[in-house]
Amino acid sequence: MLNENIRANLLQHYPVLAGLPPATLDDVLSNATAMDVPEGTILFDEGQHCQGFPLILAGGVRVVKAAPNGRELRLYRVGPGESCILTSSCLIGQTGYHARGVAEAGTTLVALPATAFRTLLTNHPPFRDYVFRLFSERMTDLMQLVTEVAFQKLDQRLAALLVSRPSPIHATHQALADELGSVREMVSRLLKHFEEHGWIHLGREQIEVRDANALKNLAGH
Amino acid sequence: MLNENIRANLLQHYPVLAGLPPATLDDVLSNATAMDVPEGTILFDEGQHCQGFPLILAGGVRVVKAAPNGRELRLYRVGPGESCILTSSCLIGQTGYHARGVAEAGTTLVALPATAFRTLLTNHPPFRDYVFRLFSERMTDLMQLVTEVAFQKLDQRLAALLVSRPSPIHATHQALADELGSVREMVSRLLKHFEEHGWIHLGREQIEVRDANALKNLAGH
DNA sequence: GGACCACGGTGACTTTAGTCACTGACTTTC
DNA sequence: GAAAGTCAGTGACTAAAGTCACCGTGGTCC
Repeated sequence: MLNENIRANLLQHYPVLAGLPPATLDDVLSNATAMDVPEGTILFDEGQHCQGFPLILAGGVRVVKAAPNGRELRLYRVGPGESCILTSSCLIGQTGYHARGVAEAGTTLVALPATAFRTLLTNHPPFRDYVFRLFSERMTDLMQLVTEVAFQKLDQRLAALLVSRPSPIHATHQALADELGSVREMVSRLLKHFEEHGWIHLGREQIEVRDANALKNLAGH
Repeated sequence: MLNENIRANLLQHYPVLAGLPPATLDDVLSNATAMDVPEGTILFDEGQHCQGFPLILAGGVRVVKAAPNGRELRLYRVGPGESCILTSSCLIGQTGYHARGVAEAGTTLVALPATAFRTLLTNHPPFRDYVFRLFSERMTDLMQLVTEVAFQKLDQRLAALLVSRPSPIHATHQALADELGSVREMVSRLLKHFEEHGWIHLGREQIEVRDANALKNLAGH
């Protein structure tokens, strides 16, 4: 059961739930549990069976593929109010996970049991629409990602990553490499080039974007 | 309106439609049109608006991303009895296409109007389940594709492509390159290596797989 | 049968990415 | 404040992929 604060927070982030008949909502939330998870927690991993459906209130989840040699690539990110379509996919397809989910800093989420999720999906059309709309958006994102990885150079992808975030970016070079599926040395080198052009300013675990247009231009819009 | 042959064929490939109440089925199919499309026909393309939902009776559709420099990468393929989830995604999300669909040789399909698709989706749960199950499978495939493109070498991906098809493969090297998002010369060279190892035998527009295990082994399972 | 064309083979080269090894700077911990 | 650990910088090298240019072969079309 959830306390009043969390419940209100949940309905604010997921207005689609507010449209449920009160009895149904109570029923659905009666078995849901809220939790704060520390940064880096692996919420699910490749091959695992699907436990429940996460509703994110704060923070976020990075969904990531890990290569056997230790390299990593971020597939997408799930923020508050969004749904983890990988989990949807597991619950719908009755398969295990095919990627890893890692909690970002300050993540709070409510775990909805699988049965509650399925009930909502079959009985509550707006919820269904909501899930499938996000599903289709992610699909588009993924196709975009494939083509970026296949056809764009690393400097373009790195530039795109930099401009996609609010300016003083706090991250290690290794973390950026893991977003891109590359290695630290490459990221360090490219960042140095960017700095030589005056496009960014580098500090310890910090990158300040000075010329977003130049970066966007490199990224190819 | 469809003739009896085609109608029977359709229900055989898409048993989920057979479960519809006869009146609904008639209604849905009354506006559907069957057509044979020649190989290479572009059924839809990036940015286009979504016309209808294709039900494939024979042949297939390659869904492809084209890079500005002319290179190409196959995202996935839709065969008879399957649903083009990109189209589903467009119809659900009300967006344009984000990839290109190209007909393979000998393709016959029935185009379902968008409205009929939406009606089925909202009113016929088994159809919904069917669409969303395929949706979730494709999602998995796409995630797999991303990691292959990001982490596997071209020879591994080519080997995987070769073993994924019935043995005497009829295709130009350019066509194989377009599946992988690479270029003809690379494919030619790698195929030559494979032949030198005795894994395949090369002929004009033909590749005969001689040692599938060796290829699978290279591909890394 | 000559012109044309798609297909593929190939050598030489460039670019891009990744690997290895080592260094120094800064932080945290005891 | 010394030791250990994380983070970043860098040179030298290798590997992978792509580019360019050109050639030969076999088929098709008048």
